[in-house]
Amino acid sequence: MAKALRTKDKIIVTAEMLFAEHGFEQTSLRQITSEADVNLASVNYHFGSKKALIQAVMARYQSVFMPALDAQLTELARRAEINGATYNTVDVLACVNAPLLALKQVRLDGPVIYLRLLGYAYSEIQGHLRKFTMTHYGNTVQQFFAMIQTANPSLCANTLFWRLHFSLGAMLFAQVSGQALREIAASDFGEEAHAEETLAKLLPFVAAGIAAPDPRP
Amino acid sequence: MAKALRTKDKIIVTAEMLFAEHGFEQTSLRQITSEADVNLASVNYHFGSKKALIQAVMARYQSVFMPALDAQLTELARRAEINGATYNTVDVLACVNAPLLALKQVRLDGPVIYLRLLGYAYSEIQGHLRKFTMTHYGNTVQQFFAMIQTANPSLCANTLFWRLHFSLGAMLFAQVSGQALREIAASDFGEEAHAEETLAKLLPFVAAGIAAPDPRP
DNA sequence: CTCTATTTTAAACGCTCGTTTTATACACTC
DNA sequence: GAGTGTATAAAACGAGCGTTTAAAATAGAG
Repeated sequence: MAKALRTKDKIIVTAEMLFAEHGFEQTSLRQITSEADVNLASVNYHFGSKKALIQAVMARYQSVFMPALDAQLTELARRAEINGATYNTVDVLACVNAPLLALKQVRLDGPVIYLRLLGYAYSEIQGHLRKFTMTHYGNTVQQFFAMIQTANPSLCANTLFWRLHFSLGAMLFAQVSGQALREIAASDFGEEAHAEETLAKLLPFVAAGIAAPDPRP
Repeated sequence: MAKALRTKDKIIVTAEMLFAEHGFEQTSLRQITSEADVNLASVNYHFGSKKALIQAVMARYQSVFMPALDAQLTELARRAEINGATYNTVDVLACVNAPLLALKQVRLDGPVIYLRLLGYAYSEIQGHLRKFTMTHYGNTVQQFFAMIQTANPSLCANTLFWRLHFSLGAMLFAQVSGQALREIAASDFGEEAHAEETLAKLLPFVAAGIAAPDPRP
């Protein structure tokens, strides 16, 4: 029983690293099992299939991130209600920071891993992740959406919908292509940067884009 | 000789359609050749390899788009120089509109196809497309970059670099996931939309994001 | 018509993939 | 310590992939 958990853990830890690095479809079970030093068949034994392994990997991060995000959003809304103040776009967007950092509990480089996984999940298995997220954490996502709406009362819901997905795209692209871009930036501008700094650069961009005046009021 | 071109054309026309729909790696040569009603081996005969076919497909669009973009940028710079006026971020970004529409020469739905191909090219074969684009059309890309810089003199080059790639990510994501998102938007807001309208929604978002004040001057 | 070069075809090759099977080793209860 | 359920191991399966081969068909030139 003790040895069993060891193997299952070795698989999941290795898998999420390789998935984050090369994507889900580009990572074979043979890569994972040889890197983790376990038998090929053990993936199917412990998880049932590759698809189930992918879901297990994603679920491990979502189950930490989403409740933490929910708490941040609720806290922000509560504070605003108490002192009658209002919150802006940046306030709402900043709610993702702490939940991201909380992923260090899962793994030291959890935040980076999770964002890269998200990027690949969206670009490869398209609808699946969205469906999974919405059925399990739909309330949190809707609260996030509603609070962005509250922070930008002049924008129509349709515009906001698209701008949030543009933002998501910007973030996912920055994560998936992040390492390559960071190397180019380093050679062009002489500035070494880490994934966290890239994320910090994203916030002003996204906040301004979302809060831009609606072209058709 | 006449029949030969017919086959080669059938392959490329079918390939770019399937590539745009499912991505490069997800589309097999057997899908392409059976859909195009040609023999499997004819791809390797006419193009040499699948990789070469992908490059041929991309080159067909780039060779129309990039020179057209170059012309637009040069024209904008010329007008600004003549009457001493200046141009802003939107002016520069709007330079991609006409070149996109010019892709209808290649194919009726050329603009949509090209943007989707771009999305997959960037997310799948990562560095390859960038290298190819830079070696063949590096001047045009640099001119675009420089003019965005001119339109936003207060931003440092590093910030601009990242914001342009954030913008690219937003656009690519909107294209690759565009159909699914459009269906969701239609069911949530009752608004049917086409790919062109999605692109129109992108411009204000991206322009505001790029032109946002630099957080560290 | 004949010869030659180009194009098309059918078949197979070699490889990788996820999955399944079958047998062996292990841990724990009685 | 025998017996039982769980875990690991090696091997093979069947399918799909890009590519290659070698023969058949087709076209154009002399």
